[in-house]
Amino acid sequence: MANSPSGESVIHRVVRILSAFGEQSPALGLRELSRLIDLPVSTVYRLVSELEIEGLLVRDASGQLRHGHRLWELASRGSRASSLREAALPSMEDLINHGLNHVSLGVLEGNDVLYIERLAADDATVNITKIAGRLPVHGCSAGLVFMAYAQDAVQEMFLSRRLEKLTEDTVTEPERLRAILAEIRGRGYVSMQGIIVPESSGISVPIFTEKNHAVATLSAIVPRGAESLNLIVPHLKIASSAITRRLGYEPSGREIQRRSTPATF
Amino acid sequence: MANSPSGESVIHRVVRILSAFGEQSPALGLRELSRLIDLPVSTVYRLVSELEIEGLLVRDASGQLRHGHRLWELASRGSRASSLREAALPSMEDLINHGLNHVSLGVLEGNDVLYIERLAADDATVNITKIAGRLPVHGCSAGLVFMAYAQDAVQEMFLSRRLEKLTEDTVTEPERLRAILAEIRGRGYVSMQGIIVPESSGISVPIFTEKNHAVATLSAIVPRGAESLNLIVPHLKIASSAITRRLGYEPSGREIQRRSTPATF
DNA sequence: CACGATGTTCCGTTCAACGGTATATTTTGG
DNA sequence: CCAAAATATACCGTTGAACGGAACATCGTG
Repeated sequence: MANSPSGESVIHRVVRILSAFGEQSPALGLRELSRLIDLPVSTVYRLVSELEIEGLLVRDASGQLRHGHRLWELASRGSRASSLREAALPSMEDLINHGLNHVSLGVLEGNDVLYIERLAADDATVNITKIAGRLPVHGCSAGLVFMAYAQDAVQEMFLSRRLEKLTEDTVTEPERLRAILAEIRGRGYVSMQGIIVPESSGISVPIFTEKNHAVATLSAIVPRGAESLNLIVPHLKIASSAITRRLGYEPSGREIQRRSTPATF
Repeated sequence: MANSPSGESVIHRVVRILSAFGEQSPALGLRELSRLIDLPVSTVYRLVSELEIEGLLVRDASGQLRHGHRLWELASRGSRASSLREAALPSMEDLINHGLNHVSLGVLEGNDVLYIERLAADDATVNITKIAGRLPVHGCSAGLVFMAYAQDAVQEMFLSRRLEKLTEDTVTEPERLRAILAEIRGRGYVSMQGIIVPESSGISVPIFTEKNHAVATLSAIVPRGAESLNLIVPHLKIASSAITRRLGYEPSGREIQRRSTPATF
């Protein structure tokens, strides 16, 4: 009973506190929060008070705790996610305006794909990706693209993990995956049917900066069976090049060179 | 020389570290960072190492520190800013597609308006607002709307502060401001010419949830002299109502009521 | 108005956090 | 090629920020 008998750092505790707020619980009382993250009330009280001073947490009208706008601001200012999003949004809108129902933008984060942006025409096919949501690399078309362009060691690391089946059609056998990855590098896109939810298919292309280094992926989600690849794939590839250019790099079939004035990304 | 002789908390230091990354410096070396925030290298080293473990900071290929995607994720999950943005984006796109060159979405954060989203047609009039950027309340049309709908005490607090002139036309006299605010409440919008930069005018309307409580503002930026208010203002008001509805509240001329199934926002 | 639930304050204890110094590693430029 | 400057990492004795149990305050509810 002293300065953290658990040996836990303040930083870790703060992350736990901030992580407690999410879609299911955007607002929490002190006690509720303390129960959720299993820390003494007085400890949570002290940390929360400090976070309030910093503006990372605020209290709403009813006294419930919420994330403060300051947290969003802090994260948005320096983040690659935001610059990526801004660079990609116009092209993504164009795709929606030209017939695609669902497009999303993902980055690689650990063993998951983190979705940075998602646009949908109102009619909406089934699509479980959410902004700031995650899917395991082997379980989504975007993830397979990241695997395909990853360094060999990283790729092997992904393949050696225990891979969970999200549906009947999720590919989990390392050998079959290896074949798929080789094909992705050859063709420059992937189309997977029903690997997340049975009703939908995902088509993804990489977004490059340096040659063959995928910083992000652009994906279209279409109803299963309605994949007109000869139309969609070129659209996605062109959009991907446009995004590369907006990020301050020069896209090209063979070479990707830095421009004289590269963006901060 | 012990546990923070300065009496500074770890939390505050962490915020200082994370704040150091921004548009000007998206990537920093350890020493560079330590100099920037004026803390001993060894201290920064320790804190940064811990932030790396949490994924809030990462090192890029050259060993420079950057914000990790995890930070963005953490902030986006629970944040009102993100839900607001998602609710507003479709309406904002509609405005752009129907002729407006610049629209932005702002929230009140302390004494500033924090811009959550900004869309621009490619031709672009002069507009200094940036996503995750700030402007003082008295110095932008959005801020004046927030002041107008703030509680009396808060309004007086704003008015009693020393107000800086951003241009010749920035209104800083409390009396003139009071008159403007009353007018905003009466008409439901404001149009200010050249108060930020001389060449542009801002037109803003509130976005309500509870009655007369502005959670955000929707603004159009147009070249000075090109304010066709009789066209733009109705467009903005309709868009604002649409956003209110998407947030799960019922907009109305007189009454604003909660729906049976309000959104998490 | 007693009762459960939650939020706030108090205070003695102690280890996580601190930062100066020493050592590795990389970069520079002569 | 090799000093020298700059940066990153590791070490370690010191100590006050952080800790959490307990007491107190406040609120809603039957």
